[in-house]
Parts: sequence; C-alpha cells; structure tokens
Amino acid sequence: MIELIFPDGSRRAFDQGASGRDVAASIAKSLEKRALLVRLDGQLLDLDRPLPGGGTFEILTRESPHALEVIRHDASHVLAQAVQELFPGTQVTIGPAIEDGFYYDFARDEPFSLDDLGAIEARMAEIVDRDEKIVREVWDRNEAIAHFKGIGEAYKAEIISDLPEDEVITVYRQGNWKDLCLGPHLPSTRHVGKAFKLTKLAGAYWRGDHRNAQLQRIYGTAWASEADLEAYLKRVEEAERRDHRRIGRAMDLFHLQEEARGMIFWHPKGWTLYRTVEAYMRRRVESDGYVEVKAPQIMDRGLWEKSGHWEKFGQNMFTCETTEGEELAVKPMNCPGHVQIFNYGQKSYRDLPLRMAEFGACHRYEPSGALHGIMRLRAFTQDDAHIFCREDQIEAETTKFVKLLNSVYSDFGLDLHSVKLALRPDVRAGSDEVWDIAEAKLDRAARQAVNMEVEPLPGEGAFYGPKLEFHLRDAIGRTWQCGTLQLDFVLPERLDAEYVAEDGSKQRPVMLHRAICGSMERFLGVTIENYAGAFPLWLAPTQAVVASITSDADDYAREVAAALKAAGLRVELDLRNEKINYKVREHSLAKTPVIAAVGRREAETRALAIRRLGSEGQTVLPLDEAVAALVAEAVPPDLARGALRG
RNA sequence: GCCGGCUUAGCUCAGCUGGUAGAGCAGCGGUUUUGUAAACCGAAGGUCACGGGUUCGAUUCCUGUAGCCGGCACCA
Repeated sequence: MIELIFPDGSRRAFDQGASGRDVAASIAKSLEKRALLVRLDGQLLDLDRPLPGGGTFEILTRESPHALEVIRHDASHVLAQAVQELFPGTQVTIGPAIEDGFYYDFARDEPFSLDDLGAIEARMAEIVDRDEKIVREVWDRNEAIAHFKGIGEAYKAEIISDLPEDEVITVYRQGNWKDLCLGPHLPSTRHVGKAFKLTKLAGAYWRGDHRNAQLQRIYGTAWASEADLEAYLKRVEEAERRDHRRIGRAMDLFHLQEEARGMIFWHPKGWTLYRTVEAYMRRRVESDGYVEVKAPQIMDRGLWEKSGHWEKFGQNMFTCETTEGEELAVKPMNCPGHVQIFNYGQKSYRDLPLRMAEFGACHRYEPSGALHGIMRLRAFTQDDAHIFCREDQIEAETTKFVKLLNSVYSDFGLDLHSVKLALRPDVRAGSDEVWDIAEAKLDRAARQAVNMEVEPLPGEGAFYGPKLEFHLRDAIGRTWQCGTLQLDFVLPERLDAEYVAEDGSKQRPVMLHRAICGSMERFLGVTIENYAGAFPLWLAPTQAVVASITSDADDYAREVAAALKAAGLRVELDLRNEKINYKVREHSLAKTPVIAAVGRREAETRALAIRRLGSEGQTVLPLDEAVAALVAEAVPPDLARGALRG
C-alpha cells in the first residue's frame, strides 16, 4: 500500500501500482476527465504512470501553472511530429518549454520559410484532433541508440550516448511518432489544445556552442486557453508599441546611422533626458559617499596587458597605433584607470572603503549580431564605480550598494525582480582558494542584503571574480539586467594596488566593481519602454507646452512661458497659427506631460488652464499657483525626499 | 560572427505575374484667429539601400555587399 497526502491535508491509502488516474477516478469521474498530470512530492508524473510511492500528492488540471509547462512541452513534441510528417528527412534534436511557450530545434539542409509555419500549424492542429495517446516506454540504452541511429536521428543517438550509464532511457510515443524524452507528458495530444501559435524562425547552435552545427529553431507560444493566448498576443503588441527605438524616433530623442554602428546620435530632447538621469545618479552616489573621477579615454596597450584585459578581450577593443609607434587602446572599461588613481600617492586603511565613481564612456567592438537599438551598443557609458576596501568590509559595502540600487530603481518605477550570482568561469584568473572565498562572501552578502533568493549561475562569472546580477522588472512585466556588483581579488594584485594598514604593513585592497544602471544608454532604453515615453514630470524632456488659442493671447502666453522657465521648468511655447485641438493632439502624441492652453479668458484673469497627459479635463489655476504646483511636482524624487527630511 | 527575414519620399506604408513609382501624415507657400486629440487650398518632394548580371527594357528576376529586424553565439 502507498499513502498519499492530499492538498487539504487528508490522507488515503492506495494499492501498490495505482496510477494518478486511478486516484483521480476514485475521487470523482469528473476529476478523472479533467486530470492531466499528478505531482508527487513536488515531482510531476504522467497520469497513467504507476505511482512509485507515497507522499504529498496533487492532481493537476489544465488550470495549474505546472500543467501549463507540460502543455508547452507537449506542444513542442506536436510541432516536431508535424514537421517530420511534412518534411521527411528532418532530424529532431531538443524542444523544451520556455517562458510563454516552447521551441524545437531541427536539423534540415533546406531552411524553413515563414510560409511553412502556417502549414506546420495546420498539421499540429490535425495531430491535436487525432488525439493520439502519449505513452511512456522504458528502453534499453543500446537498443535506443541503435534505434535512433537506424532511423537517421544522429542527434538523438548522441544525446543518449552522452547520458550517464545508469540513466533510465524513456521514449514517449504519440501515434507512430516517438521521441526520446524525460517527460512527463499529457495523456494524449488532444490536451495540448489549440491555444498555440508558431511565432518565429531562428538559427541556434547544437548544444549552444557556436563551433557546432547550426540548427533551425521554430518558436511557438502556447496557453491553457484561447483567452490566455489572446492576452499574450496583446502583451506582445503592447511591447512593440513601447519599443524604445520607435518611441525614440517619435519623440525625436536620438537616432542611429550606419556610419557609427552601435553608437547614438542624441538629439536635444534625448540628451536632456540623459542629462537629467545622469544628474540624478550623480546626486545619489555623491550622497552615498562616493567620489567622482575621470580617467583617460585612451591608454597604452601595456596597461591593458597588465590588467589581463588584452589577453581576454584584445580582439574586442578599439585600438590604434601612433606614428611614433605607440600602441593604444580605447578603454573598454574603467577599472584600470581607477586603480591608477588609487595608486597615485599613498592610501591608508583610513581611506577605505574608497568609493570611486565615474560616468565612464566605454567602447567595445561588439559582434555585429549583438547590437540592439540603444540596449546593446559599441559606445556606451557606465555609471561605474569601484569600491576599494578590506575583505571584512565587503558585506557591509554590498548591503549599502543594494540599498542604493533598490532606491534608484523604485524612483524610476522599476522593481528589483531577482538576484543572480554568476560563479567562476572555465577561463579565469586567480587561484581556486581565492574563488572559494570570493563566491562565499558575495553569496552571503547578497542574501543578507536582499530579501529574496539568490540564484546561482555556474560558469557565468567574470574572469576576475564572481558577479551579482540584479534583474529588474518594468511596467509590463519584462525583466532586464542592469545592476551588477562584482568582487575582484585579481585586478588589485595585477595592478599593484596597496594601502598602508594600521600596523604599517602594505596590504592589498579588494575591489568591488558595481553599477546600478549598467549602461546609461541601456537604462534609458528601459526607462523609455517602462514609461512608454510618458515620463513623470521630473524626467520629461519637455515638461510643459504653453499653447496659444488665438494670437490675442500671444503676449500673455510669452509671459507664462517665461515664468515657467524662470521657475526652472523645461518649457516650449507654441504660438503657431493652428487650432487648439490641433495643438493639443500634437503635444499629447509627443507625450508632453503638461499642456497649458491660453486664450483671451486666461489672459484677462491671469490664470492657467492646465491639461495633464492622459486626462481629458483641465484645471484652471491662478498663474503663480500653477507655477508653484508644477515646480513642486518637477522636483526629482531624491531631492523631494531630502526636502521632506530638511 | 552564424541562421532567417527586411530595405520604396522626413515618417508610416501601397505598388499582381518585368514597361523608369503612389497614398496619408510631416515639411514648404497661402487662406483661416481658432476653447482642449487632425481647418482648407496649393506646389514640391524618390539614383525604389548600394554594386554586378540576365533582358530591348529591372523597384520587380539572379547574384554580391551593407545596414536594420528576429533568434543563436558573445557580453570584461
């Protein structure tokens, strides 16, 4: 007998060998009909698989989030079956469920075309309608290898060969189509449903390695219901509407052009936004005990060799040779420069922790395929800082940093979504003992600093040390990695950074590399998309437009604009010979937060009729009151907090 | 860098199977003085990304290159 503990806490015993279906049927016929899978001690199992033992037990129906993952996984199998039916000779590889959907990687000499997707979708629907039973089979390892080799599935055979000897080889069969798979799966293809859609074609390397063959990946999205699918497609549309490239063009913020790939031409409005964010960041780090510096843009190759960057990233640096034979490199990062400043003169333990910040303009020769709007560039500016400190100060500095980072994000309407710890990569500097210490320190510090789990990322650290990644979430739920904190025992060693300790001995400081925005450009891209261009008043490049209704009011309009400008607001004056409807529409589309229309009435009463972006009515206020209200609202959030405290 | 797609006026986009291009908006010139999301009229604007080929003739077909887009790889 096995004992199952149900979600309501009740316990019941079942015969050895009972399946999830048996259990569901014993509760209610209707439940058996709706059941797709079961969860035993947290592990998902096929409905018809005999339960291997007792434990906490749950029957999953279509509505369960865990079931959705399996629906997506099964959709990928249905996709693979459809492709193999339509395009014989195509090899299958792997096809997992992913966020919002699934993909499957195929090996086929001829490329799929976008036109094929419709036919494949239709065939998928047909397979769903066939309602093929999905059956789990345990195979002998060698037989499985021979079978997949025999039918020309070299990739599948390779996967099995690479599995550990004692691994149970399971093959799932749906109709006469079979796939090597760990499972679990739905009882039959009908349960995949029709709320799926193939979305895009892409190339992908076998096993994620660019030295391997390139496969063809077909992406799809799949949901428990049509309504969920619709909602998802709406969300995608919304994201497209918010695309920073589109908004950047519409609001005349910046442009990119071929002659400077991966670099931004900031237009006046975009640069105003940039400077506003930069000024804000400058205040935040200054008040958090940082000093700001500026190091040279171009430095001798020798320094980069010494730091170790030349060896690892020399291929990705912009370099030049002078007529006098010097070899120079444009800085791809700021740390070596900061160490030079640290090294100048003598530093005492009393100087630590020394927090050295720079809005550092960096250039990196990124692979052409990596470039993406203003999110991934070849010329970008880091809100960089290096904290030189003792080992025993690492945790306190990490906590301090995380507090600052959280506060900055919330000022931009963003939430910290997750924290990840990237651990030692294969190619790295420093001994394993040093890495052990570094990883442990950062892990502990991060756990203390944030009230959330810290997800380890094996092999993803920087070559000189482990890396904390701070992922944030924007207004429509997308996540971005911006903030980072990296622990570095290596660079101080390589560049001979030292301080004089209390006992007079020379000691090595530890360096913390850290950034909140990451790249200013990327953070601005995220901010643009987060607000969809409708910035809060303190960020808006143009905060208010004074629009005249008739030319009679021109003088008063000028006076109002001058008053707002004198009060420190960014104002535009629109005296064009256009209808007020036209002006309101135009400035609304330009996302100007405040439109002050002035006509004869306002001029006579010395008032201001203010229309706020996104609302239809107007508020009429005496001019000086209106100015005062707008000025108060336009104070950046950090200064507003300061004013409250003061 | 790799795989696939795209590139027509400042912007958004039409242009079937080859006969040197069209709209809306913006811009420009007028008329209109207007009350909260598009007043009216007019003229103008294009080496159809760039190079080569096929053809009597190429925006259209083939090919090469570049950029961009979607992924992959990369991301100090």
